[in-house]
Amino acid sequence: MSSNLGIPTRSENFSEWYNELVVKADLADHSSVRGCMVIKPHGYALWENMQRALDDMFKATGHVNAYFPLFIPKSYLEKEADHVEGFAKECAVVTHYRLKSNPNGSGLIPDPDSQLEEPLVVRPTSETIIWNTYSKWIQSYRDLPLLINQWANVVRWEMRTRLFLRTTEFLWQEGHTAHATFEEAEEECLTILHECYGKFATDWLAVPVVKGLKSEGEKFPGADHTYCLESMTQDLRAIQFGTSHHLGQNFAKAFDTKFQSKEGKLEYVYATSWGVSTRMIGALIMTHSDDKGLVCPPKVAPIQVVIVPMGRDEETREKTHGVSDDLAKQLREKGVRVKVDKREKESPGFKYNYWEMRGVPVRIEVGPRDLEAGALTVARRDTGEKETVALDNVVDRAFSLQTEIQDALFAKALQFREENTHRIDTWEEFQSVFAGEGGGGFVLAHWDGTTETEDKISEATKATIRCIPLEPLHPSDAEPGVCVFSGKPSKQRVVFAKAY
RNA sequence: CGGGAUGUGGCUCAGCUUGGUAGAGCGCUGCGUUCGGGACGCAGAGGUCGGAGGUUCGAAUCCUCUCAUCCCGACCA
Repeated sequence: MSSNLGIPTRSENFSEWYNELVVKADLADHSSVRGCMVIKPHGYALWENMQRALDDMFKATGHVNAYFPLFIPKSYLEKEADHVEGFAKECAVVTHYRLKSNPNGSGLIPDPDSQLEEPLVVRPTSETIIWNTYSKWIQSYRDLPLLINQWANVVRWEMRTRLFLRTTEFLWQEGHTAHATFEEAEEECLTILHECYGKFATDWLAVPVVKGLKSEGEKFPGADHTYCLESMTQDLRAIQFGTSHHLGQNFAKAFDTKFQSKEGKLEYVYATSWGVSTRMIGALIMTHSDDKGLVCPPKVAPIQVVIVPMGRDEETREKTHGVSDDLAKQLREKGVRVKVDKREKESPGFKYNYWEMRGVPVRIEVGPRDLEAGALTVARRDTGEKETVALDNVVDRAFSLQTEIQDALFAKALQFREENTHRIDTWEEFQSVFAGEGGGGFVLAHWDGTTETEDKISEATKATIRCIPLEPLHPSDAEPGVCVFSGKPSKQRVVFAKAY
């Protein structure tokens, strides 16, 4: 009826569409704390499903979980030069440990007598506190490798925030591993990239990703090199899905973490760190969702099937509710997450829109006419298609649809990315792709490998190198050519895009 | 940190120019009618108008200060 029940369309205003979707799909809300969000039960359930799948993958590849302090002494952060530079500008700092009533007015002030000798930084990432700890744990090659992951919250005082994409506090996991050799650490980085993050993105979130190496300019502060996964949003920008850093011996040297090798020599250990955050939820939304709200891949959907029973009188309701409960029970036995919406005040139409906004993949309608006919209406969220299914087959159909929808979402997203990936060889064309407010998609172009060129390109077009693909998207991408900007030789095409 | 704007029931906002009993829609509660794509009627509850000070017989409205939030830049996975 009234337009404020819906959300703006993607083509009207993608940015507003996203903002309103997050709130109206009941995923998260702005809190009264600047830049911080409240993750609501529906959004948190989604995060929990993502966590569970990832955590299983980490365990399967030999990692264990642990927990390190939220507070990091300022001096720790100062130990790795590049790392300080990367994070210093966005740190929340604890300077006092006590409040007292304000002698000059009302309220509370930090008690000047409680000033900390050394300020504590709220972790923006945990490399420093963890390496401070590891240096005590690691003595021998027998202590290696050390494969630890932590689920935690971190704080980065960003100037501008957006729900899930960039918030002051966010949830993530950070893996921190220690190895005897460069090669072992390299293998770890790639295991995480391919076996965990890559599989999670494609198999669970149905988000196609390009896996690659970051350029020098874009790598993690303090890393030797950084691998990443990049996906494409529906407004044709790149969004980073996750990262896996080879830290070389930088942190071992900063925290003096040495081990005695088999040969009896003292050597610095090699490190990796890797992480994904609640930002993935933003990537998920921007990949699949539509003008009716959230579209959620079944594997991580908080609710996979919603059953809407109808009927205005007690007698009818008794029948439709009975059938609904029975279907729900059978589906739960098959491991499906089901909700029966028995609310009496809301009309069926309201409920359809309500659950579509919240991204439930499959809806089963149970009305008196259906029951008379012995067949129910089953609707899928991704395409909006409805089918009539004999009562006896409804459970199986709702179940098989989960896989069908999961696969269809990936196929659709992959096709979208391919349609919006361009191979470009002239500077004029390059500029025109990224001209204007829009995203422009992915551009595969040759680059001479210098930071200087990278900077000039980004200055001119706002597009940056998202990654140097590990595997070419097309075999010809790996052939040498000349830089689109400088005309100097290039080994392979790299991915340019405007980024979130 | 620059530039711009906004603070009024849970939410979105009107009222301010020209000072005079605080309003609307949505939501909420109750009752009744409804229920196959965002139903309707009736009756209710709910606000120290961001805060402090000032002008005035009288301030949501005018003035000063202050706090907070949002947008655009700068910054940033």
